[in-house]
Amino acid sequence: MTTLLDVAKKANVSKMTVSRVINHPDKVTDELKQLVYEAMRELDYHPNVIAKALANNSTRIIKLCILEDIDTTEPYYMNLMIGIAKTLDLHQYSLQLVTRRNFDIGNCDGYIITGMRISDVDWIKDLKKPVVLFGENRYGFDFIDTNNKAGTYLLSQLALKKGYEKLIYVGIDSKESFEYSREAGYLQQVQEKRMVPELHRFGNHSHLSEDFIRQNWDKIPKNTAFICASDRLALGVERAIVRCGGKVPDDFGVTGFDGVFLNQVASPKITTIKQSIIQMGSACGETLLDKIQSGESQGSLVFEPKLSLGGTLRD
Amino acid sequence: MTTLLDVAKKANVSKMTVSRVINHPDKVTDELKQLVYEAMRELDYHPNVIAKALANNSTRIIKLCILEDIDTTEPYYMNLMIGIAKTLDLHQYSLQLVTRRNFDIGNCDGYIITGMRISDVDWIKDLKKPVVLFGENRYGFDFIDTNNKAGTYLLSQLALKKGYEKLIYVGIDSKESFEYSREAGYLQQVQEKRMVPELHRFGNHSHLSEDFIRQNWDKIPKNTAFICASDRLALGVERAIVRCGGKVPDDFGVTGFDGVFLNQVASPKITTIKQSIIQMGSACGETLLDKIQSGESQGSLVFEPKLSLGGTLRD
DNA sequence: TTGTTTGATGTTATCGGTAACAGTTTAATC
DNA sequence: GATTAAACTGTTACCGATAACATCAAACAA
Repeated sequence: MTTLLDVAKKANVSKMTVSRVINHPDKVTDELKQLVYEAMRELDYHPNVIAKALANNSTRIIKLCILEDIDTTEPYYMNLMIGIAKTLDLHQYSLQLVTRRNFDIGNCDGYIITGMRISDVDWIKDLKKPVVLFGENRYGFDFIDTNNKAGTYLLSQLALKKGYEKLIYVGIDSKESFEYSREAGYLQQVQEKRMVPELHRFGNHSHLSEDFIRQNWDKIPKNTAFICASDRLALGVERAIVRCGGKVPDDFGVTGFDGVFLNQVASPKITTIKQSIIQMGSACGETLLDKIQSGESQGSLVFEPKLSLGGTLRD
Repeated sequence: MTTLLDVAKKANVSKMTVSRVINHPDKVTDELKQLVYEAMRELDYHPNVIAKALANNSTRIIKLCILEDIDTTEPYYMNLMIGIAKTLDLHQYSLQLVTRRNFDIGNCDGYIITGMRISDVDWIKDLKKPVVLFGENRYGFDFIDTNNKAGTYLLSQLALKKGYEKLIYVGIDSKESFEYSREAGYLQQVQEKRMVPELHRFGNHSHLSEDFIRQNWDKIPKNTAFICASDRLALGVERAIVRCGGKVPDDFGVTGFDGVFLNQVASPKITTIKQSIIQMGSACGETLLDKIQSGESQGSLVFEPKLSLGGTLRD
C-alpha cells in the first residue's frame, strides 16, 4: 500500500502538502498540485480511511434509530436499511442499528432517526452529533420524506378527474406531521374545487376503516371516492365496500398511500402513491454524510410522489 | 471517550499492560488484571476500533464478489447481502461489493465469494487474504451452503412416500458442485429403493424443461414425480404437465429447490427446499471474521435443508 | 556468591493520516 | 529600500492503539 509519505517523496514535497492537496487544494499552488496529482496517479495512491478516521477523531459509524415497532412482514424498514447501508458502505461508514434503550452505547459520527414523535423532540435536540430524520417534521430537523401533501393532492385530483363527485378522507388518528400534510393535500384539492370536505380518522388498521364504512354504509352516496392516508386503511375501505355490495371502481373509488407490500397481494391493486424507500434511505445516508463533512445543516429533501395506478379508481 | 491511557492511569499501570490484559491476558498477573478490569468497568471503557485497526494494519473492509450475473428480480443476492452486512456491521466491519473487474481496487481484510466456477479456482487460490465461499465446492475452500444432497434426498423420499412410482430427475446442465450433490441425493434415494434412475439436464430456464416434457409427453407414465434441481425447472415442468392435460399433484408430482421468489407467485406453490439466505449470509460473515481473527481455516458450514410443502406433491 | 534464565512490566517507535504552529518567500505599502 | 502583511510550505505533536525491545526482579544453577 502506498502512503502519503510515498507520494510526498515522489513529488519532492512534505506529507503535509500532499494532505493539503487532498483536503484543502486551494491552499496549495497549482504547480505543486500538479506534481502531487501526478505522483498519486503513478503510485495509484488511495488514502487510508482508517488513519484518516483516527486523526479526525471520527468513528465511521452511523447509528440508525427506529422509534416505532417494526412490522417484520413489511419490507419497509428492510428497504430503508438497505438504502442507507448501500450509501454508507460506499463511503466506508458502517451502520449500527440502535433502539432508544441502547442508544448511548458506543460512539458514532451521526444519527438517522425515524418514527419520531412529539415526545422525542427534546432528547433529539440535545444530541451533539449531526442528525437526519426519515419522515417530515416541523421542528427544524433536517429530514427526508415523500411530499405527503402533494401525494394526497394528486390522488384527490385524479379521483375528481375520473368523475367521482364526493371525496371522503380516511386518515390516521395521529398527531404526526405526515398525517397533517396528507390531510392538507386532500383539503387543498377539495377547497380548490369548492367542495365540502369530510374527514375521519382511525388507527392504522384495515379493520378499523372497514368497520366504519360498514356501519355508515347507508349514508354514503354512490360515486364517492375515499382518499385514504395509508394502503392499510384503503384495503379496509375497499373490503367494506365490496361486502356491502358496492362496486369498485365503478361506483366507489379508493386510493391509498405508501404502496409497499400490500400492493403486491391486493386484488384489485390499490391506486396509491409509490415511494422508493431504498432511494430515500440512500438519500438519508448521503445527506447525513454531507452534514458530517460540512458541519452545516443540509436542509431537507422531499421526494415528489409517484402515482401507482391500480384498479380502485375508474380508468 | 475514555482511552487506554485513562484506564492505565486509573489502574496505576502502563498503557501496554492494559492492552495486554485485552489481547494477551495470559501474559499479565491476575493481580494486575483485576485492577485493570475494575478500572475498565468504572470508566466504562470501550476500545477504539479505528485505532486498533490502524495499529494492526487492517482495513475493516470485507469484499463480497458475486461472480454470476445478478437477476435483480430475485431477492436472492439482496438477502445474501443483508445477512452478510448485518453480521459485519455488528463487528464494525464494512462490506464492499466488487466484481471480477474491480476486484483488486483497494485493500481489505478478507473476501466472500459466490458463484465460483472451475475456471475461478486458480485466482482464488492465489488470494493472500482469508476467503469464504458461498456455495459448496470441492477444492478445499471454506464454504457455507445448504446440504444439497440431503435436499434432493428428502424430496425424493417424500415423493416416494406419497406413492409416486417413478422418479425422474431434472437437473441443471452445469459442472458445478452443487448440481452433482443434488443429483447424488436423488440417486441415493432411488438406489436405496432399487429403482432405475433417469436424469436429464438443461440450462436453468423454465422453458427448457417445459419444452422437454411436452416433447416427451407420450413416454411419461402416470404416477411419475419430477425431482428438479431448481424452482425454475420445476415451474417449467409443472406448466408442461398442465398443458399436456396431466394433473398435478394427482397423477404427477413436481419438486423444486431454492424457494426464493418463485414460490410466492406460483400457483400451486412448488414443493421445494427452503433456504434462509439471510441466515447463510450471516454465517458467511461470522466464519470469515473468525478466520481473520484466528488466522486458521474454519472449515465449512452446511445448513440442513428444510422442506417447504407446496401443492405439487399429493397430500 | 555470582551469573544466568525466566517472567512480568514499562518504553519507544510506529501505523497513516491531520491540526496547529513555525518558517520562508513574495507582494504591497510607505 | 525597509517594513509588513499575505500566501505557501514544512515541522512537530498527536489521534489511540500495538509490536518489539528494554528493563527489572525473582528464581535457579554453578
